[in-house]
Amino acid sequence: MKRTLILDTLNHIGEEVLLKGWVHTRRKMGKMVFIDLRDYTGVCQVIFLPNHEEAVEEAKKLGVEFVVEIKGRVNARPEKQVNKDLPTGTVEIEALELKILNESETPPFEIEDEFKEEVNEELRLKYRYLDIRRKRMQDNLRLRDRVITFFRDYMHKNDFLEVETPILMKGTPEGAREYLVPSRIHPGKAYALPQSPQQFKQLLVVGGVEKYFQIARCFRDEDPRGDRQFEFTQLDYEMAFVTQEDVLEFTEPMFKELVATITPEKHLTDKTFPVLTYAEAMEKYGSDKPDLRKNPDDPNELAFCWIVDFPMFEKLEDGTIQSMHHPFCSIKPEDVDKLDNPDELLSIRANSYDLVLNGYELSSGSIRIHEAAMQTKVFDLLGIDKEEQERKFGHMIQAFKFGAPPHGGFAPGIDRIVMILAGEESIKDVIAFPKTNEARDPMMEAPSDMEEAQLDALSLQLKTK
RNA sequence: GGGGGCGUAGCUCAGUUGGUUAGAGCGCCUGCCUGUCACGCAGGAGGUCGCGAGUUCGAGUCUCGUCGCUCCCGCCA
Repeated sequence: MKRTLILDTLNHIGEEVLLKGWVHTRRKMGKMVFIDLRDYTGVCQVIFLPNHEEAVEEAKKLGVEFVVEIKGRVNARPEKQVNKDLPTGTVEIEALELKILNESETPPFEIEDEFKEEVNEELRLKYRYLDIRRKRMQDNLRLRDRVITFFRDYMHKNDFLEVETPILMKGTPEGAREYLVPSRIHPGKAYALPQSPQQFKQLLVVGGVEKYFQIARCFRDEDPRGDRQFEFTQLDYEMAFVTQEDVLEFTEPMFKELVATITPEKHLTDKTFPVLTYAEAMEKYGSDKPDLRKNPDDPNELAFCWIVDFPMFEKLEDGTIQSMHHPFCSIKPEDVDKLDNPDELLSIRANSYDLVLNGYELSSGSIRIHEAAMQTKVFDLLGIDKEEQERKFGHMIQAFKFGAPPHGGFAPGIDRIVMILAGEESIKDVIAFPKTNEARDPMMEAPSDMEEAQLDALSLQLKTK
């Protein structure tokens, strides 16, 4: 007999079905037993009646989270017994046979999370496989899947090519701290994990992939926040022969369609995303990621806005100049002349733009430098000497010498988008296996000590243990 | 690197001015229950009050130290 899914029982009234799933709750009533059975499609009530003696005796042994197989008949419920709060509330399963496929210890926290209070996050992460059984996490993971599927389809419909770029790459520690992966084959050398596929995507465009995208995993070894993780996922894309206007005009309709398709219950504060310059945003809101919602208590309000014309450089406390975005960012044509005047450096505007949603920075992007001479000039201004330029970025400058087209792109953070659409306050709740804010995985207990044999193979020696 | 909050039963928490045997709800176990669906009723088990020291006749409560968790700032090309 083939398995029937729980939600599908609605289509099998009067028929015998075979259900498989977890015991969600149980209610023992003396001579009869009720259980709510759960599978990935939902929950339904199963009733064990005294006339099926063997099944009812077995059912008395059931505990929550036992895995069972139940053969039963789908009965329409009499009107008085319909449960309006349950999608399957118009039917119930009269159990004929029960087979326990696996028992369960009492879970450390209750899976049934309606009416329940928030459980300590570390405990949830230690038993993440139980936490994921909860409807909240099931819903969040499903929403995430739909968002990613939407983006992937949208990109393909618009002629983008999905390309995977390496996870093991060359370290270029200019911005965020990187994760290093020591090489066994090359003692003393290490790969780095990408902070973003930035360089690869630009090189793909130089390689004639005029429209690239990737659902890209990125790694940054910086202290996390509620909306930040060490590894995260972004919709990374890059296009040849585009201006800033082109990127904005491509991106805005995509987000509008995302909301209309995936979360139609939500509404936009502004039908057309407001465009603020960095200077305007700072002056008016004191922030480069203002929350423009009219009613922040409305869980269905979405306020997108663009922030444009970011400064190209910023001055650090020690007086050195640093890129505000990254060193591959191009400069507004009318500001190029200022490059030669040290007093005007900080007033140079970049061809860079952010997309902000409800006070969260969703994405940064820019039109890139595509000329070797300009790239070198920017590196010079950033205080990177020629030797270092060659060592770290020689491949980029070289590539720009072989007919690199003008290009630019964007990289919206998937985790944050899903977090906001799900109404969650922590990015961890939309990631299946996140790390804690102290970079640990309490379930696997990562990171873990390195063993002597591993250190030897990598030619590594620890300073402290 | 800096700052705030928290740590009491399996979970979520209360615990008064320092005072007898540390509590509640949920969960768990046992019994009763034929229409429950946050089932009900009766009973029960379950505690290194994070750890250590100090003050005190007496510390869950006060002091110091320490460990752990959590949020924020710095940081995040």
